[in-house]
Amino acid sequence: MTDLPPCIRHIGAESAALACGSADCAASYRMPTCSRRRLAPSQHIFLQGDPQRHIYFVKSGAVRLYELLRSGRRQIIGFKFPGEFIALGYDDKHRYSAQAMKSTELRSFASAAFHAVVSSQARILLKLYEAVAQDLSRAHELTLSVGQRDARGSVAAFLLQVEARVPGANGKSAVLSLPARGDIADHLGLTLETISRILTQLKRDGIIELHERGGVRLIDHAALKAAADGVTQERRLF
Amino acid sequence: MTDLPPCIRHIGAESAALACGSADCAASYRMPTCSRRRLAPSQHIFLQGDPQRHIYFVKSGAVRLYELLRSGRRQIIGFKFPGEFIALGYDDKHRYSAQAMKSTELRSFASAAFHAVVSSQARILLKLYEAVAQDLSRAHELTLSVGQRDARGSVAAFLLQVEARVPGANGKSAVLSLPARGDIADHLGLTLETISRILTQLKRDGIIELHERGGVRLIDHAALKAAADGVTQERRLF
DNA sequence: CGCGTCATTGAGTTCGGTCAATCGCTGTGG
DNA sequence: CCACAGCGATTGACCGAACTCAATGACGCG
Repeated sequence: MTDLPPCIRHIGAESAALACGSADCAASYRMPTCSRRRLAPSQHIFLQGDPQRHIYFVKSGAVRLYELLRSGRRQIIGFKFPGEFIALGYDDKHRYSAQAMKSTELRSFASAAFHAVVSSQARILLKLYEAVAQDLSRAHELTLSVGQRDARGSVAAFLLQVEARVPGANGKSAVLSLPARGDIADHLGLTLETISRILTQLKRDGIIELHERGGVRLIDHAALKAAADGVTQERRLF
Repeated sequence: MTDLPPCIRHIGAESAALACGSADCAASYRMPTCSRRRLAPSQHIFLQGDPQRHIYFVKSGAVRLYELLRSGRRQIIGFKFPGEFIALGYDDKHRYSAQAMKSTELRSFASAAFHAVVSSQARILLKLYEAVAQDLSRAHELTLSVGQRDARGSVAAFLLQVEARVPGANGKSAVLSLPARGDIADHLGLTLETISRILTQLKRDGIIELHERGGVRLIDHAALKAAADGVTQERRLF
């Protein structure tokens, strides 16, 4: 609990990933004690209820954050990709679990020290604030999907969100890689079977292409947006 | 855009409500330009898509925040009560609408000036950060309701949350005042009729009491928690 | 009084869940 | 090299929880 956080000043920028490994970063604050951690697929980073002692930064791979009900149902509250932080909250216990979805590499910081340094640095706080505000905005969007859209609309909105989140793809129609059906299902409050049905239905309608290994290509963006907005756009009849 | 925010240093404390009217507050920073605003029931504070120019603080009354889909469906993403802030985000446009649920009194600050002052004040930023983190935590809880619980569970969780949020009620079993059925429905992703049915069902089961004017008293907390957790607790049969 | 709003209750429908069988791919070991 | 096990995805048949539509009741207000 006495070690000091590093290289924090690039927080929020996409370059944070790079910055956290660099040397000048180490110089900005005392002792750069971010430790590395490598995770195998489906290995847990922490479990819901664990004391919150660290803050994590994803270097590579992908992480799912989820909450469990006593009934056994699982809600995936979000996916985390390279360049993003995990566990920025201020609680003493984690309220959700974090698990690697594939081979994943992290940096971790002692959260007490992290907060100690950060809480006196307005510029950094501002970045953290923005990061949390963005998480909040995504949470609202998810609520909209889960509460107000039908299954087709939820999936459409999800596909568009995945596309928007891919850093490189400003140009259109790259092949995106989706989480497993079960993960999408638990994210959107649906079932694995429903996701599968919707996806093949979207493919039949010529709206998306389905590739192997969870690959998709979005073809008809307008149709997806229409579905996400709940507009049951009439389809060509001939 | 040039006026300066006031009395910000008590942000996040329950005492913020009081503080914002007080004189010493005005002295802490330059010119206390928070302006007062009175709203009639169902009057809008702002609409989704409006440019974000102000930050609001609820003095009295209640506010619903909601997003609309083009299909006409409405998601109430949260309710705001006295002592809470609205529109802390950093976007240039509001992504949801805010509407008074009853006669409501607000303070408003020019957000540019607010941020200008705030962004150099680590202590204040920390409070804002915590406030947003709490909103995020509530959003997760809502997602859980809307995605993973059945109707009865959603309503049970909602009732418990309302109770937990009432400031005075550390002692048990006060009469809470609920939003209208339609508001609860649009919050939980259900319909007005379903809310009504569940509520009378909970009353029949002796778990709650229903009073006039949206009043409820929670009787059997254990049963509510069980329902929220998705545990279909067996009921006494004799 | 009559109107509007909100809540309750009922009857019928539907979307998505559940259960279950099958397919296809990958990796492993004989 | 092939057989087989394991896992994820797909597809089908059936079911049920919540929605929709509709009628009625309770209240407050002009």
